[in-house]
Amino acid sequence: MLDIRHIRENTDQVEAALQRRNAGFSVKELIVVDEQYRTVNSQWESLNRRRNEISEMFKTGKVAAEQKAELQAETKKIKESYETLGKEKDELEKKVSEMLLAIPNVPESSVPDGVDENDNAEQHRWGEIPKIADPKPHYELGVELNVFDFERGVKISESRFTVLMANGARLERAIMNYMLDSHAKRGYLEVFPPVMVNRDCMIGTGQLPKFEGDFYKCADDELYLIPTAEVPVTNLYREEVLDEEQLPIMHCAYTPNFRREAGSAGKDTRGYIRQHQFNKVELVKFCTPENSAQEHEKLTRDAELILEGLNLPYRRVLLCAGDLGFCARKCYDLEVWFPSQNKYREISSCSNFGDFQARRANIKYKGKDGGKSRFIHTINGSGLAIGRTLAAILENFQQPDGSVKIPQVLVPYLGGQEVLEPKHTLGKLDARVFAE
RNA sequence: GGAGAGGUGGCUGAGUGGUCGAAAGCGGCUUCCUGCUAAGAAGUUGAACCUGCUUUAAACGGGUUCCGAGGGUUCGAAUCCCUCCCUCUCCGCCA
Repeated sequence: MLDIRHIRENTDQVEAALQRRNAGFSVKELIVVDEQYRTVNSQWESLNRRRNEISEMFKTGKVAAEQKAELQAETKKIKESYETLGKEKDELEKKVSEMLLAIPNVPESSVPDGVDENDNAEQHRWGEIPKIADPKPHYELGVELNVFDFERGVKISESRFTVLMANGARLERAIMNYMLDSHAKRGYLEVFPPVMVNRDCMIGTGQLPKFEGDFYKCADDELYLIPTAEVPVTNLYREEVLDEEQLPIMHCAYTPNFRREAGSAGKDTRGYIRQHQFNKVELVKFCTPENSAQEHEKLTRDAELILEGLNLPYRRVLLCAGDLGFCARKCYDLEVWFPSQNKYREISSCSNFGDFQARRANIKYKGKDGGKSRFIHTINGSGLAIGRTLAAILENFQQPDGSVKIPQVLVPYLGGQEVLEPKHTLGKLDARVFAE
């Protein structure tokens, strides 16, 4: 949420910045409604003032008997217009806040112009693209290697739900633990939040009210399945005033994530790239405005270190204004190499939200040297999407014989197993690996 | 799910119709004293929004709202009434 006062005082500037998103957002109507609201509100307040004056007279007992009836009549009269005005005021106030909640964040000045992902600016590449003759897609490899069972996923749920079998279940868990442990070493405090949250949380981090149909909602309870751990973790501190000494607060969290993927029909229908339920390790930071740019860079770097640890080739892109998410004012995407697609695919999105989420969720901090509390800045990023990491490992480390070499950092998490081989049955493997 | 208790400022907690934006304590801040490492004294200290002054901001002045949320009674509600939400205790159920 943007600051209404800032919009009022810098209307043209905000308007121009929003135009860069190419999504038809405007604050012009908001300015008009806000003006109306303030007019009605001040009228309503002066009626209130008169009413308070009258009851003050009663309080001090300085009211003559005949004046009493007169004053009571006056408040009765005030009451009528008071109620009409009050209603009008409430409606306008509601309208202003609804409009405010529907306006996206303003792109930061370093964000390049552009319409869509084609205009994103590549920042750098890392790693060597493996030379694989006729690379197989992860979903073929994975079925051979007893990693995925797509049919049974659909049977027990519906499309875009996948069962991780044997090797897949263990590899997914190994990746998750590797990520969490790595982040913990860099100072992120692990949390494991609820995956069902109330509506206030969804508004707080900006999913609602704008994107109502994108999320799973429980019919009989006002609860939503989280689309990302960003929601519960950021809302951990909703309606709180933190001390500057505590900052930056850094959390990492594993959660499953649930997305309806409405509107993405036909995209990535095969494989493990786009699921209704997927696992992710998320990084979330809370910091002062002064440090937010720097903390954003550091967080993005922390996500990159996971890819480097796994030896997966990737690139970093800076999203253009048109491709920026609703809440973000600046965002880097990390894209990992997928040999079968011969291109980089998003595996992490690291965003700086400025005070946009903090205003919605009312998260503030008190400065060291006192003074008024200020809105905090929030930053988060995937560190990383686990399923896509697993898919990328299968594809990048596939061997000519159909086996997959496990990245060294994961081997300890797999009880010493170094290769996924099609011929193994898992029962035997487990017995071998864990027999001690 | 059943029964009971309760939701007040950063925290603890008093407050059953006006003297309450709210006692007291803790914490925070300012000053002073002492001087030896931790205490003493005095003062000060809730939030949001609108508005005036000011070049802007801060500070300051004026105003409105806020004692879980919403509604009602009343000239006037933290206080009375209704609805909802949440927390705690006991019982039931249960990984």
